Amino acid sequence: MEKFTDVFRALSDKTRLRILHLFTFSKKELCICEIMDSLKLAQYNISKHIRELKLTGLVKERKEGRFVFYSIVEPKNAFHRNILQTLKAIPKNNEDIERLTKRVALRKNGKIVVGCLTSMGQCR
Amino acid sequence: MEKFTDVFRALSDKTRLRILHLFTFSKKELCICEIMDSLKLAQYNISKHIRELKLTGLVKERKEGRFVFYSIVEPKNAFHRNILQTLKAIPKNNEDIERLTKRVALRKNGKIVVGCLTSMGQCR
DNA sequence: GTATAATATGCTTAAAAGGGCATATAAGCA
DNA sequence: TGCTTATATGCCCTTTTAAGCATATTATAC
Repeated sequence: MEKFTDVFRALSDKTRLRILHLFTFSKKELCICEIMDSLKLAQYNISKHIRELKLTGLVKERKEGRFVFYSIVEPKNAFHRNILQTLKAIPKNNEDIERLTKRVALRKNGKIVVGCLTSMGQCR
Repeated sequence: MEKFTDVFRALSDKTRLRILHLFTFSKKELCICEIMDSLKLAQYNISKHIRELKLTGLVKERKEGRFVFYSIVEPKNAFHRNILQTLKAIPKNNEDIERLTKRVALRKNGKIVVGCLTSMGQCR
Protein backbone atom coordinates (compact mmCIF):
# COMPACT_ATOMS: atom_id res chain seq x y z
CA MET A 1 0.00 0.00 0.00
CA GLU A 2 2.87 2.35 0.81
CA LYS A 3 4.06 2.11 -2.75
CA PHE A 4 0.71 3.32 -4.05
CA THR A 5 0.50 6.28 -1.72
CA ASP A 6 4.03 7.20 -2.77
CA VAL A 7 3.00 7.39 -6.40
CA PHE A 8 0.06 9.62 -5.53
CA ARG A 9 2.30 11.77 -3.40
CA ALA A 10 4.71 12.14 -6.30
CA LEU A 11 1.82 13.34 -8.45
CA SER A 12 0.54 15.78 -5.86
CA ASP A 13 3.01 18.45 -6.86
CA LYS A 14 2.43 20.98 -9.60
CA THR A 15 6.00 21.03 -10.84
CA ARG A 16 6.16 17.25 -11.09
CA LEU A 17 2.93 17.17 -13.09
CA ARG A 18 4.36 19.80 -15.42
CA ILE A 19 7.48 17.69 -15.90
CA LEU A 20 5.46 14.59 -16.64
CA HIS A 21 3.41 16.53 -19.13
CA LEU A 22 6.53 17.41 -21.06
CA PHE A 23 7.29 13.72 -21.38
CA THR A 24 3.80 12.66 -22.39
CA PHE A 25 3.58 15.46 -24.91
CA SER A 26 6.97 15.06 -26.52
CA LYS A 27 7.12 11.27 -26.24
CA LYS A 28 10.87 11.76 -26.01
CA GLU A 29 13.74 11.42 -23.65
CA LEU A 30 14.50 14.82 -22.20
CA CYS A 31 17.49 16.13 -20.31
CA ILE A 32 17.43 18.37 -17.28
CA CYS A 33 18.45 21.46 -19.20
CA GLU A 34 15.62 21.05 -21.68
CA ILE A 35 13.15 20.64 -18.85
CA MET A 36 14.41 23.64 -16.92
CA ASP A 37 14.26 25.81 -20.02
CA SER A 38 10.72 24.61 -20.72
CA LEU A 39 9.43 25.19 -17.22
CA LYS A 40 11.68 28.18 -16.45
CA LEU A 41 12.67 26.74 -13.11
CA ALA A 42 16.03 26.40 -11.39
CA GLN A 43 18.19 23.40 -12.19
CA TYR A 44 18.37 22.07 -8.64
CA ASN A 45 14.61 22.21 -8.53
CA ILE A 46 14.15 20.09 -11.63
CA SER A 47 16.82 17.65 -10.47
CA LYS A 48 15.13 17.13 -7.14
CA HIS A 49 11.69 16.64 -8.62
CA ILE A 50 13.00 14.24 -11.24
CA ARG A 51 14.61 12.31 -8.43
CA GLU A 52 11.21 11.86 -6.78
CA LEU A 53 9.70 10.67 -10.00
CA LYS A 54 12.56 8.23 -10.45
CA LEU A 55 12.22 6.88 -6.91
CA THR A 56 8.54 6.17 -7.40
CA GLY A 57 9.25 4.37 -10.64
CA LEU A 58 7.47 6.78 -12.95
CA VAL A 59 10.56 8.01 -14.74
CA LYS A 60 13.80 6.33 -15.76
CA GLU A 61 17.18 7.65 -16.76
CA ARG A 62 19.79 6.90 -19.38
CA LYS A 63 23.22 8.45 -19.18
CA GLU A 64 24.93 9.55 -22.33
CA GLY A 65 28.16 11.36 -21.91
CA ARG A 66 27.70 14.46 -19.88
CA PHE A 67 23.94 14.38 -20.32
CA VAL A 68 21.33 12.32 -18.54
CA PHE A 69 18.19 11.57 -20.48
CA TYR A 70 14.97 10.99 -18.64
CA SER A 71 11.81 9.39 -19.90
CA ILE A 72 8.56 7.83 -18.78
CA VAL A 73 8.76 4.22 -17.63
CA GLU A 74 6.51 1.92 -19.66
CA PRO A 75 3.77 0.68 -17.32
CA LYS A 76 4.08 -2.90 -16.12
CA ASN A 77 0.80 -3.33 -14.27
CA ALA A 78 -2.80 -2.09 -14.24
CA PHE A 79 -2.20 0.51 -11.58
CA HIS A 80 0.70 2.04 -13.45
CA ARG A 81 -1.22 1.99 -16.73
CA ASN A 82 -4.16 3.72 -15.09
CA ILE A 83 -1.93 6.37 -13.62
CA LEU A 84 -0.53 7.28 -17.03
CA GLN A 85 -4.05 7.27 -18.45
CA THR A 86 -5.12 9.62 -15.68
CA LEU A 87 -2.27 12.01 -16.46
CA LYS A 88 -3.48 12.27 -20.04
CA ALA A 89 -6.78 13.62 -18.74
CA ILE A 90 -5.09 16.62 -17.14
CA PRO A 91 -4.90 19.76 -19.28
CA LYS A 92 -1.33 20.71 -20.11
CA ASN A 93 0.30 24.06 -19.60
CA ASN A 94 0.53 25.53 -23.09
CA GLU A 95 3.43 27.84 -22.40
CA ASP A 96 5.50 24.91 -21.16
CA ILE A 97 4.74 22.93 -24.27
CA GLU A 98 5.54 25.86 -26.50
CA ARG A 99 8.89 26.42 -24.85
CA LEU A 100 9.64 22.71 -24.98
CA THR A 101 8.90 22.57 -28.68
CA LYS A 102 11.27 25.43 -29.38
CA ARG A 103 13.87 23.96 -27.10
CA VAL A 104 13.80 20.49 -28.64
CA ALA A 105 13.98 22.07 -32.10
CA LEU A 106 17.49 23.16 -31.18
CA ARG A 107 18.72 19.58 -31.24
CA LYS A 108 20.81 18.56 -34.24
CA ASN A 109 20.02 15.04 -35.41
CA GLY A 110 18.60 14.25 -32.01
CA LYS A 111 21.76 15.38 -30.26
CA ILE A 112 21.70 18.14 -27.71
CA VAL A 113 23.95 20.92 -28.90
CA VAL A 114 22.68 23.82 -26.84
CA GLY A 115 23.11 23.80 -23.08
CA CYS A 116 21.00 25.53 -20.48
CA LEU A 117 19.55 28.78 -21.76
CA THR A 118 17.70 29.73 -18.65
CA SER A 119 19.94 31.51 -16.22
CA MET A 120 17.92 30.28 -13.27
CA GLY A 121 19.81 28.19 -10.82
CA GLN A 122 23.46 27.95 -11.76
CA CYS A 123 23.42 26.08 -15.03
CA ARG A 124 25.29 28.89 -16.84
CA MET B 1 -3.86 22.38 -12.18
CA GLU B 2 -4.14 22.97 -8.44
CA LYS B 3 -7.33 20.97 -8.36
CA PHE B 4 -5.57 17.96 -9.85
CA THR B 5 -2.66 18.03 -7.46
CA ASP B 6 -5.16 18.26 -4.62
CA VAL B 7 -6.82 15.06 -5.71
CA PHE B 8 -3.48 13.27 -5.85
CA ARG B 9 -2.57 14.66 -2.46
CA ALA B 10 -5.83 13.34 -1.06
CA LEU B 11 -4.93 9.91 -2.39
CA SER B 12 -1.40 10.00 -1.03
CA ASP B 13 -2.47 8.89 2.42
CA LYS B 14 -2.84 5.29 3.48
CA THR B 15 -5.86 5.86 5.69
CA ARG B 16 -7.72 7.71 2.96
CA LEU B 17 -7.06 4.92 0.49
CA ARG B 18 -8.37 2.43 3.02
CA ILE B 19 -11.51 4.51 3.44
CA LEU B 20 -12.05 4.73 -0.29
CA HIS B 21 -11.59 1.00 -0.58
CA LEU B 22 -14.43 0.45 1.85
CA PHE B 23 -16.68 2.46 -0.43
CA THR B 24 -15.61 0.80 -3.66
CA PHE B 25 -15.95 -2.62 -2.11
CA SER B 26 -19.30 -2.17 -0.41
CA LYS B 27 -20.80 0.11 -3.08
CA LYS B 28 -22.78 1.59 -0.20
CA GLU B 29 -23.16 4.74 1.78
CA LEU B 30 -21.25 4.34 5.01
CA CYS B 31 -21.31 6.31 8.20
CA ILE B 32 -18.32 7.35 10.26
CA CYS B 33 -18.92 4.76 12.94
CA GLU B 34 -18.97 1.93 10.41
CA ILE B 35 -15.75 3.20 8.90
CA MET B 36 -14.00 3.55 12.24
CA ASP B 37 -15.01 0.08 13.27
CA SER B 38 -13.78 -1.31 9.96
CA LEU B 39 -10.43 0.43 10.07
CA LYS B 40 -10.07 0.38 13.86
CA LEU B 41 -9.09 4.01 13.94
CA ALA B 42 -10.21 6.88 16.16
CA GLN B 43 -13.33 8.80 15.25
CA TYR B 44 -11.66 12.17 14.92
CA ASN B 45 -9.20 10.60 12.57
CA ILE B 46 -11.85 9.24 10.23
CA SER B 47 -13.76 12.51 10.35
CA LYS B 48 -10.72 14.51 9.37
CA HIS B 49 -9.79 12.22 6.51
CA ILE B 50 -13.34 12.10 5.21
CA ARG B 51 -13.30 15.87 5.27
CA GLU B 52 -10.30 15.90 2.94
CA LEU B 53 -11.99 13.49 0.58
CA LYS B 54 -15.10 15.66 0.61
CA LEU B 55 -13.12 18.84 -0.09
CA THR B 56 -11.44 17.30 -3.11
CA GLY B 57 -14.79 16.15 -4.46
CA LEU B 58 -14.16 12.43 -4.19
CA VAL B 59 -16.75 11.76 -1.51
CA LYS B 60 -20.15 13.26 -0.78
CA GLU B 61 -22.36 13.25 2.29
CA ARG B 62 -26.03 12.82 3.07
CA LYS B 63 -27.39 13.61 6.52
CA GLU B 64 -30.04 11.42 7.98
CA GLY B 65 -31.00 12.18 11.51
CA ARG B 66 -28.08 11.78 13.81
CA PHE B 67 -26.05 9.93 11.19
CA VAL B 68 -24.14 11.24 8.21
CA PHE B 69 -23.78 8.87 5.30
CA TYR B 70 -20.80 9.17 3.01
CA SER B 71 -20.35 7.76 -0.44
CA ILE B 72 -18.26 8.03 -3.58
CA VAL B 73 -19.13 10.87 -5.92
CA GLU B 74 -20.04 9.63 -9.42
CA PRO B 75 -17.32 10.83 -11.78
CA LYS B 76 -18.24 13.73 -14.03
CA ASN B 77 -15.15 13.93 -16.24
CA ALA B 78 -12.38 11.80 -17.69
CA PHE B 79 -9.89 12.64 -14.97
CA HIS B 80 -12.28 11.67 -12.21
CA ARG B 81 -13.26 8.48 -14.01
CA ASN B 82 -9.62 7.53 -14.43
CA ILE B 83 -8.92 8.17 -10.78
CA LEU B 84 -11.66 5.76 -9.70
CA GLN B 85 -10.40 3.24 -12.22
CA THR B 86 -6.92 3.58 -10.78
CA LEU B 87 -8.19 2.97 -7.27
CA LYS B 88 -9.68 -0.31 -8.40
CA ALA B 89 -6.21 -1.48 -9.37
CA ILE B 90 -4.94 -1.15 -5.80
CA PRO B 91 -5.15 -4.30 -3.67
CA LYS B 92 -7.51 -3.91 -0.77
CA ASN B 93 -6.78 -4.59 2.87
CA ASN B 94 -8.60 -7.84 3.59
CA GLU B 95 -8.98 -7.31 7.31
CA ASP B 96 -10.69 -3.99 6.69
CA ILE B 97 -13.10 -5.57 4.25
CA GLU B 98 -13.84 -8.42 6.63
CA ARG B 99 -14.60 -6.07 9.48
CA LEU B 100 -16.72 -3.91 7.22
CA THR B 101 -18.75 -6.88 6.07
CA LYS B 102 -19.47 -7.89 9.65
CA ARG B 103 -20.20 -4.35 10.60
CA VAL B 104 -22.65 -3.68 7.78
CA ALA B 105 -24.38 -6.98 8.54
CA LEU B 106 -25.50 -5.41 11.80
CA ARG B 107 -27.82 -3.02 9.96
CA LYS B 108 -31.54 -3.80 10.14
CA ASN B 109 -33.30 -3.14 6.83
CA GLY B 110 -30.50 -0.84 5.84
CA LYS B 111 -30.85 1.19 9.00
CA ILE B 112 -27.97 1.58 11.37
CA VAL B 113 -28.96 0.21 14.74
CA VAL B 114 -25.59 -0.33 16.34
CA GLY B 115 -23.38 2.65 17.11
CA CYS B 116 -19.63 2.73 17.42
CA LEU B 117 -18.21 -0.53 18.68
CA THR B 118 -14.60 0.49 18.61
CA SER B 119 -13.70 2.32 21.75
CA MET B 120 -11.01 4.27 19.98
CA GLY B 121 -11.43 7.98 20.04
CA GLN B 122 -14.43 8.98 22.07
CA CYS B 123 -17.33 7.55 20.18
CA ARG B 124 -18.44 5.51 23.22
C1' DG C 1 45.83 18.33 -15.74
C1' DT C 2 42.60 22.27 -15.80
C1' DA C 3 38.56 24.52 -17.02
C1' DT C 4 33.84 24.13 -18.07
C1' DA C 5 29.32 22.43 -18.45
C1' DA C 6 25.50 19.10 -16.79
C1' DT C 7 23.59 17.18 -13.01
C1' DA C 8 23.16 15.86 -8.02
C1' DT C 9 22.85 16.77 -3.27
C1' DG C 10 23.47 18.61 1.51
C1' DC C 11 21.90 22.30 4.58
C1' DT C 12 18.59 25.60 6.18
C1' DT C 13 14.11 27.47 6.64
C1' DA C 14 9.14 27.87 6.09
C1' DA C 15 4.93 25.79 5.28
C1' DA C 16 1.94 21.89 5.30
C1' DA C 17 0.21 17.50 7.07
C1' DG C 18 -1.12 14.00 10.33
C1' DG C 19 -1.94 12.07 14.91
C1' DG C 20 -3.57 12.77 19.68
C1' DC C 21 -6.63 14.94 22.67
C1' DA C 22 -10.20 17.88 24.22
C1' DT C 23 -14.17 19.93 23.18
C1' DA C 24 -18.00 21.71 20.28
C1' DT C 25 -22.16 20.91 17.64
C1' DA C 26 -26.31 18.63 16.50
C1' DA C 27 -29.92 15.33 16.64
C1' DG C 28 -32.66 11.86 19.07
C1' DC C 29 -34.61 10.23 23.25
C1' DA C 30 -36.06 9.83 28.21
C1' DT D 1 -35.27 20.06 29.55
C1' DG D 2 -31.41 17.34 30.07
C1' DC D 3 -28.79 13.23 28.60
C1' DT D 4 -26.66 10.50 25.23
C1' DT D 5 -24.68 9.48 20.87
C1' DA D 6 -22.70 10.77 16.16
C1' DT D 7 -19.82 13.71 14.05
C1' DA D 8 -16.84 17.94 13.55
C1' DT D 9 -13.13 20.81 14.72
C1' DG D 10 -9.58 23.59 17.12
C1' DC D 11 -5.02 23.25 19.31
C1' DC D 12 -0.53 21.21 20.04
C1' DC D 13 3.30 18.66 18.53
C1' DT D 14 6.09 16.13 15.32
C1' DT D 15 7.27 14.89 10.70
C1' DT D 16 7.45 15.82 5.97
C1' DT D 17 8.00 18.66 2.08
C1' DA D 18 9.58 22.18 -1.03
C1' DA D 19 12.28 26.11 -2.17
C1' DG D 20 16.67 28.64 -2.03
C1' DC D 21 21.44 28.52 -2.03
C1' DA D 22 25.93 26.60 -2.08
C1' DT D 23 28.65 23.06 -3.30
C1' DA D 24 29.85 18.37 -4.94
C1' DT D 25 30.26 15.13 -8.72
C1' DT D 26 31.07 13.59 -13.26
C1' DA D 27 32.32 13.90 -17.98
C1' DT D 28 34.02 16.48 -21.90
C1' DA D 29 37.15 19.53 -24.16
C1' DC D 30 41.34 22.13 -24.33
